[in-house]
Amino acid sequence: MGVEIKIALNDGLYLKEPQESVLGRNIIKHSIILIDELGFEFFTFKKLAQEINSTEASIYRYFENKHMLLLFLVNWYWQWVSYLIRINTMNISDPKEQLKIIIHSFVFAAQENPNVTYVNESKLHNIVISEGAKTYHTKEVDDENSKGFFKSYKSLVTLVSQVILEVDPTFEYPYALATNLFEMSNSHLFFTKHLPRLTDNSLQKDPINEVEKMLNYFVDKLLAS
Amino acid sequence: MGVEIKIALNDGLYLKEPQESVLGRNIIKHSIILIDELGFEFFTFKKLAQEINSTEASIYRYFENKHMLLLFLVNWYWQWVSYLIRINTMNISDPKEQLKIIIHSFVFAAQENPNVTYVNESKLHNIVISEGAKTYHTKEVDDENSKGFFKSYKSLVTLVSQVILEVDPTFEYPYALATNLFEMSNSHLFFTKHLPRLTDNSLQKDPINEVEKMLNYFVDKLLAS
DNA sequence: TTGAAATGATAGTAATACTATCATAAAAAG
DNA sequence: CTTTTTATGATAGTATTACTATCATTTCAA
Repeated sequence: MGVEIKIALNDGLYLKEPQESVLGRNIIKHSIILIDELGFEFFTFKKLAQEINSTEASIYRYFENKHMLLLFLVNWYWQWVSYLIRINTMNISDPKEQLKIIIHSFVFAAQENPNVTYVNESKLHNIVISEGAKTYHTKEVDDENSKGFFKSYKSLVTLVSQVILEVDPTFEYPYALATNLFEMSNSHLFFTKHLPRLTDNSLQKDPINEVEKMLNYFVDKLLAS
Repeated sequence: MGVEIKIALNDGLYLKEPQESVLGRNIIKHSIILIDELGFEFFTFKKLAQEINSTEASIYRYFENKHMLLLFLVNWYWQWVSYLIRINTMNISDPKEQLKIIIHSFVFAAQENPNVTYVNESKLHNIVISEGAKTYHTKEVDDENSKGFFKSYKSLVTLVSQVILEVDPTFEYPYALATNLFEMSNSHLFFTKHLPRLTDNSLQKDPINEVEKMLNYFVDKLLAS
């Protein structure tokens, strides 16, 4: 059961809202599975069509191309993390405590009880970790940014930066730190798996828990209390 | 003039050492210009061949594909930064001062007097910023890592982590911090240009100088002296 | 001056990233 | 309950990409 949450996204991300139809939800569901499995470069609309017994043409009626689909998924993910953070910090007044809960929320986001049947949050998290930066490392970034395609992430960063400032109003780089917490979380989860020499051994055994610990350690040293 | 430096790279990165022939150096030179101009997705061997009045087939004799060429360039870049760091810190004994110089060296790397005629270091830096992570965000990362294709970056991180530990032997995440300094430098140089809401306004006017300041600010708070 | 190595020229193939058209099925409106 | 709209399926076709293969020519070295 669980509360049925509905995530509303910038409508420039799709040609037809995929969350409103069976085929659309199938596209979301199986694109997450396939991108996680094949990686974004080997993922194609043709393979996806085969997987869901549909056709390339039908998928193109929902998304302009696979890049837009990835953007959609990543935006969905950040909106969902924002939602988690909002409900988890709702009744907390101490900003230091809020920041801890924020860190916990996004490091453990994929572990939360999934309440949207067509999204495997854990696989989606893997996609954000491995492919997320590809959404903006393109020549179209400025154009797409002006259309609001990165708003979900920017709003989240703004929210966190405000909490950071509440903890330590003298801290000079609240936005950079907020962004960095997300980036560091994702990149070091990736590194522990694939490039362990870029991170510390202590993270190896239980990466998720240890990354949370590390982020709190950094925050603790960076922010005066 | 300047000292002629020769950067030796893992020979699995290429089919034929491109630094040793006119055509090879042309491939390096113009691939940097073209990738910077078009972005990695729109860059093709065909376009490169046209640019240098050669053929696709000839370029394929040097590099297996454009991914390997990118890996080559990125490795070249990190080796070159390592070289800069080594000569700049050579006569410095105070680790705190060393770390400052390290930060300065890689933030300003592209500004150094270029001494390799076939490499535009400034454009190469842009490529590392915008496309660098694409070298390891692939399904082949584990295989390529086992072949040593990321060694240049890992060695550099190791070197920096050692200086970090000399500054503060109690610091618990020297590798993560070292990696993070590089990642933060590159990502915030990117964000100031394309997604300014992910970083702080203070970085806007003079990004390179301000990023250096920011990294020193972080290091200062993180490491006990 | 002969022979090997590097490069160029050309052609060809399979896969990708689409676009277009028409048929059919399902849903909504009258 | 029929008509019309809308969604999806089926099929075909095109330009580009990412290669591989073959043979000719140039360069350079023994």
